[in-house]
Amino acid sequence: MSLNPAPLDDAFRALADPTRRAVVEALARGPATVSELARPFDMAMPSFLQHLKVLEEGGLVATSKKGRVRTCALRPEPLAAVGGWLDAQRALWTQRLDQLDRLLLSLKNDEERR
Amino acid sequence: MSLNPAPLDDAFRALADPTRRAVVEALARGPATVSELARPFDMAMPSFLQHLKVLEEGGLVATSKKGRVRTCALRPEPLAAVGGWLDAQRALWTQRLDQLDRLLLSLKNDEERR
DNA sequence: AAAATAATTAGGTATTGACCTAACTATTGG
DNA sequence: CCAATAGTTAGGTCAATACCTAATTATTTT
Repeated sequence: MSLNPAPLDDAFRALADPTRRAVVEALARGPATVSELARPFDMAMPSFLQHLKVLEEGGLVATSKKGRVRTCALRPEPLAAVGGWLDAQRALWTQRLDQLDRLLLSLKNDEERR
Repeated sequence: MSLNPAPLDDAFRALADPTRRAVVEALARGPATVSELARPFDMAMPSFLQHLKVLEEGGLVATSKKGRVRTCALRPEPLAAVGGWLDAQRALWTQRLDQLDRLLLSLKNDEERR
């Protein structure tokens, strides 16, 4: 009943880190090179590259290298998948609340009727 | 410029695990006790409790104990926060694409004009 | 060709995460 | 009261994560 694809794991995991979310925020504004992306962070380059790798594995970032420069771009699909999952849960939740509302309303009507 | 609240960390982290997402999916349909929630998983109770704890720390689940039974309920706020963050990134992304579209269009017009 | 730049690889440490078993503490039903 | 039930605590293992430094490769710039 519940779609539980491993891709969601990787996407959520990638987004669970503030550095990686900041990278996504940067790339949402447009492509950037590794060095540009890394600049704001007080972190050694290899550490940053590891974060990038997690983002790539999660499918959130695609990269390509030209000369000695690697350029990164955001891939929106995993964000959409995550959003879809969230929406599904919120739909269930609100649906249930609506049912509760209806129940309470009918109880109230019964009350008034006597 | 980028809101980077720690709460998002905890929420994303909580959702990065399939067991925990399944718990959220279950609770979206309505409250349940710890044992009920744990039943589907092939996992020792203490392990499951640890997952629950992560969900509580992420603010996704609230629990209360009556007698020997602990009942769990979903808290939708963190889901909303996560959804909001996602929407913000997707908005930036599509906005940028739109700008690109306009740019390409104007280039095309220039072309036609000569 | 030498020096600077961009990224990568190798390898190490310390913390956290995901599981387990075993033993324990309520609470509740018979 | 006693046994079953629901959950908890303590403590241990093993793998993964998040960082680091140092050394290396490949490409540009001067």
